[in-house]
Amino acid sequence: MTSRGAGPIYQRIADDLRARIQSGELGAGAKLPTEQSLTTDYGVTRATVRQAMQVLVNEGLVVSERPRGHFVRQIERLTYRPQKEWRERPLHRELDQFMDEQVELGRKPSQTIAVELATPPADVAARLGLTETDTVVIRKRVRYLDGTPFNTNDSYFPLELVQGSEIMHPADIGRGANVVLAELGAEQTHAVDEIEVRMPTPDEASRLEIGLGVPVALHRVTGYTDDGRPVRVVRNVLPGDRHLIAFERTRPAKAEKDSEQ
Amino acid sequence: MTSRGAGPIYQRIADDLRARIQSGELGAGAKLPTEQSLTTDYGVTRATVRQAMQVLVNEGLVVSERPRGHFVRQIERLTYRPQKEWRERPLHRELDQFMDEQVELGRKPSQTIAVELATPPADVAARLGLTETDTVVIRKRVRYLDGTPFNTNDSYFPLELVQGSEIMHPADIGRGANVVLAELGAEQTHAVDEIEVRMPTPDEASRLEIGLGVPVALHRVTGYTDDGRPVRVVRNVLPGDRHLIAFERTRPAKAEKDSEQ
DNA sequence: TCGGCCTCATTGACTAGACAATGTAGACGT
DNA sequence: ACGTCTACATTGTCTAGTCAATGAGGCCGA
Repeated sequence: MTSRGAGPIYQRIADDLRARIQSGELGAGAKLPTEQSLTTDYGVTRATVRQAMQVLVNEGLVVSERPRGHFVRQIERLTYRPQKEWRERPLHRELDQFMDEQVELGRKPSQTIAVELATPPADVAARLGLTETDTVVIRKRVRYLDGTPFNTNDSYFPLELVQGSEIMHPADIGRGANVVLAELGAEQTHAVDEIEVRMPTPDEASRLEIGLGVPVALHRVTGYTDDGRPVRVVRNVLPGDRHLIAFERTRPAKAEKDSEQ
Repeated sequence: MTSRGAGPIYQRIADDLRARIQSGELGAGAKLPTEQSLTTDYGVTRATVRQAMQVLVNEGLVVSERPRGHFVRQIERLTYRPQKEWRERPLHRELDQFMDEQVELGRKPSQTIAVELATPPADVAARLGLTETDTVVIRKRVRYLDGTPFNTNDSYFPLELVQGSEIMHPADIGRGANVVLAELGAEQTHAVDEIEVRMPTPDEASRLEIGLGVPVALHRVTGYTDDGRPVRVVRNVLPGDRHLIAFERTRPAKAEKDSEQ
């Protein structure tokens, strides 16, 4: 039972359970032994068993559904394709391209939109070439799929650029914000994507209803006009257990040499 | 001191400390109060204080350096550019393109390379069009920067494709593996990138010397030949606290419409 | 001066409890 | 048959300790 090996007891308990999960003995959604039964199995107190559970929870392998017990987390990732912003336009109007894809799979998408004026966070200010005392327009969206939050999508625009435009209206922009930007003389033709991986802040965790042990990707897009002026920053927060980020590349013609990467 | 608000005591302690970190009062690398002093500050037992610390550690905000104390984690991310595989070739031979960039910044890169024959994990098998009983050649690399592991880079090739080639030799391939593939009649001209975000497995954590509370990005690249045959899968594991993944896009000429994303 | 040893502050691991919070299922009443 | 209420199993929070492990800094001897 207690597979031997060095280290603290709680680690061995966690290792045993992890092995049973990975072997498939405990499949996705399966109920783990109760803390009580593990205390007798291993002859330790409940505090020690709880420490083992904590390890698995923090690894994202297990979720606690109080007071029903601990369960093997079931992960279902949907594919998120940043590139598609500039690809096909399936025109289910209303919803944007990301949701579009999901509709075709029979999902029920929805979203909330809020617009506010505020000072930008440091990362956004730096990318828009503003200071932290300037004012930006923030369009905050939370996208849901079948009722559960799927990701958040906050767009930051310099105030003087979008003042009075449709962008400041807290409703979906059928044409897409980029079209509005173009009409304002700030067409976005170039974008820099950055992805940071970290644990969610408490704010993010509650906005996205993220459980313990689930990291997020912060996908930050800075959009530029033809002449290199930054006109928007988008911060997408993607919970790791619900997303697979995908993009494609084709080799530019006549590349001479190539790395191993 | 004990900022009021509902919820368990350990959460309030964690919230207080988090606020002090975010406000800059406790900057990167700063030492947190000892558990002992917190017990007296809040009038609770050490177990409760430890629970609060655990929260911050799992959020990746704090690291424990036993027995010196708890410290605010300092994060330094280096930029990782998947696209560069097919971009400039600065030709510092020996090292690949990723390392190349770091050399220019005065860092000391190194790597270990191991080659083995084994059956592929499920995700790799699926992408190479193999079964889990087929044999693949795995080139496992760990890349270091200034002595600390930076990321892992495991390439999987179908055995019959690279049998006897330079790829099976556990040394750096100066020309780049892609060139060797081309010589074998399997030039990689198209690639699909996938990024998964999750907590590290214990294996990954030890290989990369990752602390608690640090998630990873699994960056999986499937390379295809011109006629759509998969010839390699690369699994890059990137610790979240050391990487910023970046790529750029330029709008294809004459896109009519555009989404908000 | 320099290496080795010892002390000590601090975190890690664990025991042995108590009481609170909360879904679920079964008993019960209408 | 159907809603309501209650008991219960299970996890969450917390107390009050003990002993172990470990890096750092100071002490001491050669």
